[in-house]
Amino acid sequence: MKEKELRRSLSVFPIGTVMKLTDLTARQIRYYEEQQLIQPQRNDGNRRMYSLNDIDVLLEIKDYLAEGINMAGIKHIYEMQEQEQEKKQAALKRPVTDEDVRRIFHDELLQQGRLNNDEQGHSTLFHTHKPL
DNA sequence: ATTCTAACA
DNA sequence: TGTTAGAA
Repeated sequence: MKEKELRRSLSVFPIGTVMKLTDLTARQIRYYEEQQLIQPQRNDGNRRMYSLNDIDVLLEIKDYLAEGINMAGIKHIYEMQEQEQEKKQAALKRPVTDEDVRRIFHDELLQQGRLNNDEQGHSTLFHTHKPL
């Protein structure tokens, strides 16, 4: 089932189409590329060509933004997803130790909270209101 | 007609 | 982020 992923990776849409599909401005789309969140291909005329995967990411970014997550936070999310895939491939060769399980669980709980803080070190604490 | 880069009353 | 100028 690799053929499908291959097609989703084909860069076939010009930015105008992506704008309509995502309801994002060209400025925003290019900016997110600058932030390394997508890496559209370029055609012969130096025009950006986007894949379905690129569009999916753009749509996700829009959702994250709507949820109040800033660029720094969104970058972290994708950085983490990359790291998680590296883990899954490492886990394929090396049996999972219980220390691994601890770390994975820990990161997962963190992932839900860290997102509302920016890099400048806010203290936007979100408390799990436990009644005393 | 579309998209690109660079820049900012 | 918006917008705009000048080029491709």
